[in-house]
Amino acid sequence: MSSTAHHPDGQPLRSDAERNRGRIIAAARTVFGRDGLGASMASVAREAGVGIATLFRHFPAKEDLVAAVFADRMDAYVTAVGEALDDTDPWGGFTGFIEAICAMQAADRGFADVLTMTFPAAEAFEARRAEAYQGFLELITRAKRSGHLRDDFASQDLILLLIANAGVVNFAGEFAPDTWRRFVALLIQSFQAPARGPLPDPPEDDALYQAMRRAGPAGPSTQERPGGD
Amino acid sequence: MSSTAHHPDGQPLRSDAERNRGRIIAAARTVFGRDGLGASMASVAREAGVGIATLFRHFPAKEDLVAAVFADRMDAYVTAVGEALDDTDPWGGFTGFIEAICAMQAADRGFADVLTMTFPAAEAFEARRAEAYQGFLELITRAKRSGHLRDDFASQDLILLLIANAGVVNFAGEFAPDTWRRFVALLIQSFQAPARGPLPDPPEDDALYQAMRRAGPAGPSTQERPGGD
DNA sequence: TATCAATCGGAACGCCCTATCCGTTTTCGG
DNA sequence: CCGAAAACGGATAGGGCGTTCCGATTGATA
Repeated sequence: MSSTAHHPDGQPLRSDAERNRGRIIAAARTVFGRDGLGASMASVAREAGVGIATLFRHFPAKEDLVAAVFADRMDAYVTAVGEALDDTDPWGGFTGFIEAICAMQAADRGFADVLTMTFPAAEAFEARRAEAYQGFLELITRAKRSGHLRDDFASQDLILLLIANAGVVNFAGEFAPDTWRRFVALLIQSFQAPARGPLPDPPEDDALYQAMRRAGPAGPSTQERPGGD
Repeated sequence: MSSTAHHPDGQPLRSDAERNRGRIIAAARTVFGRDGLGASMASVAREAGVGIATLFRHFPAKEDLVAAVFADRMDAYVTAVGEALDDTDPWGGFTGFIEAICAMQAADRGFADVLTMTFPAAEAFEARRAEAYQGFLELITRAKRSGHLRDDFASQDLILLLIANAGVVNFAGEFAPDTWRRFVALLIQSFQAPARGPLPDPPEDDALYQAMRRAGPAGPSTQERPGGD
């Protein structure tokens, strides 16, 4: 990848502009990965060694930077579901996929946040999310047919798991980085067939989508306390 | 309750001061319950119909207001564990307690946040938290002895559940308020004996305590987006 | 009713955030 | 190598936050 970026009218960037663009994305990868999407644009500019105006010239809004930075993570997301579908063991593919994306959340706090939001303006970005989701639906079907996944498992349960794991990762990631493994293992065991009991109905897809919309960038990932000390 | 407040030197408050104190606590209950601890002090003052300075005279720091507002919720927390211990069915007591406190999280976003933080300055407050935790340890022991709770369940798993459920409640509470019920039901089923598989070790208590310290007030509960729109 | 301390409330402080303005510097084609 | 276009970056705007200051007001007392 790393295809050189261009202006909207097709002209290539000047050499210094292209260099800075790369630095900014690399810096944002580091900062968002460590601090979550709550990290400030100024901290990204500092890490990149560029002025704040340069950052905003390349990415007019924070959302644009986020979409650019996590494009390759979304690719990895799609790849992960593809590999899970290639697995000859439906249950192993299903659980392996869940563990893989939760590991991605643990490895990158920014991506953990990204997975629980939508960025309607970034269409290619959202298209990949939808693609992965379609693949996951197929994973569900196969895992149910194999008899290993409980029949009342709903696709919405993946969103719940991602939300919950984002919370666990943001909470414990710094002091007990592996906590998510135990948490995810527990949930996966509850997904296993046969069901140990009935479940309340899952939420409507629309409701979850609205909830994902509500949180634009700059929300999550428990920030530093403002007043504290 | 509602014992009239007094000055540090024992004098009673002037009538208007006492009236305002009550209004502030009632307003904070409303605002924190609806918006989480991320709600601003100014919004509490507005809801109470008092000036911002009046709020800070009664509660010198946000943490003090939080401790005052949620004192009765902490009492309810302790009461809930006591009632669970009175249950003749160890597993029913255990699961009932978990459902009860998760319901409290869903009913009050502020309390959902409170359960995942510590306020070392508010000693009586933290003493109640410790009291409830001790009771929960006894609930665990009994539920394991009855053979209904998996042997490798750890007390730390309660913290993980509270963190995860706080995330679910904050995420879906507005658009799909009952989502937490399904999520909690799933986790409870994974707690049930016999274990369906091994689990990674739980985090150290110290690590979780540090994580709870890290988040002072004014962190959580996905705020309104600053730049957005 | 007069007095004075207790209490009130809005303006202001200091810090952080996203985003923009504009004078300065750098790149690159002729 | 020079000049115009492109890109740079620090200062600034505009808003939100927790918290503090201080002149105006109000409740209790005599």
